[in-house]
Amino acid sequence: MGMTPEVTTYSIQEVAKAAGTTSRTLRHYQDIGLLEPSRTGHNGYRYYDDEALLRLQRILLLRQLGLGLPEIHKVLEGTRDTTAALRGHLELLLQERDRLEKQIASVKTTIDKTERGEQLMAEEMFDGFDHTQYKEEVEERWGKDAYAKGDRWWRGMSDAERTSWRERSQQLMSGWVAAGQSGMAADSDEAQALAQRQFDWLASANGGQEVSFGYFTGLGEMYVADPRFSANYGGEQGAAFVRDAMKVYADRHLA
Amino acid sequence: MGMTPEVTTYSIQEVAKAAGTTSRTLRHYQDIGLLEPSRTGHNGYRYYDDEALLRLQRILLLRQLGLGLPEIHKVLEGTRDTTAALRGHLELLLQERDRLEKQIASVKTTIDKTERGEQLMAEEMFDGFDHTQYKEEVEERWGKDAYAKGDRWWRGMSDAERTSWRERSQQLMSGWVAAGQSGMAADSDEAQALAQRQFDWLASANGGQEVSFGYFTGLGEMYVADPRFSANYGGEQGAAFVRDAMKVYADRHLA
DNA sequence: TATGGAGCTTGACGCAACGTCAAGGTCAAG
DNA sequence: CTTGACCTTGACGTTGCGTCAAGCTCCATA
Repeated sequence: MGMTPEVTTYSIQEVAKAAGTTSRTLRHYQDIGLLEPSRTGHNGYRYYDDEALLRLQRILLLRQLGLGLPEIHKVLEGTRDTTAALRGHLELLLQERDRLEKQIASVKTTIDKTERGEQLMAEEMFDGFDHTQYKEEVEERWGKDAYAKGDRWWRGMSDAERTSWRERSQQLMSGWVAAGQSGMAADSDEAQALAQRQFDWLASANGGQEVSFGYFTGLGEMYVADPRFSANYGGEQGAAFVRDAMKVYADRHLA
Repeated sequence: MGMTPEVTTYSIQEVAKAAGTTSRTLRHYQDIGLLEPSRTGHNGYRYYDDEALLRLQRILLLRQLGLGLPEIHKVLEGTRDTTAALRGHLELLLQERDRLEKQIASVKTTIDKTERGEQLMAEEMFDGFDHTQYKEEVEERWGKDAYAKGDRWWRGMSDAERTSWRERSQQLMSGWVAAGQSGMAADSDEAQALAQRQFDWLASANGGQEVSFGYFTGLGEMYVADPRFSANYGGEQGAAFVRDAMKVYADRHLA
């Protein structure tokens, strides 16, 4: 029985098993200066004592609460208050939860939409753009039930009707692109003929709902302002041409 | 005016701005083969057309729903169904949400505990039970001054010491619960390692006072008999497992 | 005592999705 | 010809380890 306090030490694997982690983690913690072995053998082996075990316990506890290793380091060094760190961390967690909730909701509605026939309207109406994605935008601009009506109208169509409607849209768009690139004037007969078709097209799309001056000109502005649309109308310049032609039409027929 | 379809193209910055992302991202997408520029100038400049813009839109839409780039790649290539991918992804999101909720709850209770915990051994020593409440019981079982000693030991500790000691207790208990539920044998190495830690823990709790065979095995029995304790060790079955493991340990080391 | 198998060591790459320099060409305008 | 804005290709940093890879050490058995 010696008088020297025999401190029991553990190999790296023993410590890992006891604490429910891996030796790699322990080495990592040493690398970043978070947890040093209490002793290192002549052969380079790491040995840990109870004190180190205690420190490891705290590290793992804080880590499973989600704290980052640098933050844990500060807490253990006493440079940062435990509860303060936890409180700050809690904020992040709550934020993250909100983000997740929103994302989950988005994914659900997206699945919903693509499951039902709306995917047709979605991917086809603007040749790749989901107009239902802009629901709020539409509602805000043209009234709360405009969207609902449009939606109902679309779903009420037969497959054949939808197909033909889609074809009309695409012809219209390519017509606009061609006209825009030809350099014709916005108030030319050809451009106005296109504007007339655009009007008819929108009228049918709105399920008989009135296409007002504001709606028509506003839509024109949106084509220009929003790259999601302008891309389909021949870029910014093309969209500007469409807008101008629509404005002329509106002034003549809807004012 | 030629008949060749003049396709408008955009520089990398224009595309980035239009789509609300960065040029670095576009280059990254090219690197991983997700989105190629429609044309590359003799100087190496990247140019994108409307089709590329469309593809980018879809990429960004799916990305903001949280899908990984490889998954998005498959969807765009048609090798993976959109809704299937989204549905699988939704599962992950829901799982992640659960994890977050639990973590948030843990952090909250931890903050709570460390806040009010500094004062008494009271509610913490046995994770919610006031050991001073069992004064007579302790005195009767392990001697009249055992309680007094334990009490002095506890009050003599610094706040930091008490905190770490409390954390050790909790780790031990959760370790026992996990072990009990895993179905391992009471005399297995892992169970005995826990028993060893339990012994060390009690030794430190007793302030250097000897932990006898009787004390150790008696305590094990108490864990089973008293629901106030068994609740913390994974119910009656869990507590029985703890008792058995402690008995084996006592036979081997304390007999 | 030789050997085999565990256990230990130090690198170093990989992951997810880019952000962020760094060093240097290109292009239109003054 | 010189700015200055925009473009290019590297290449490292981020977070917390997992996962080889190559080689040394230790203990127990033949």
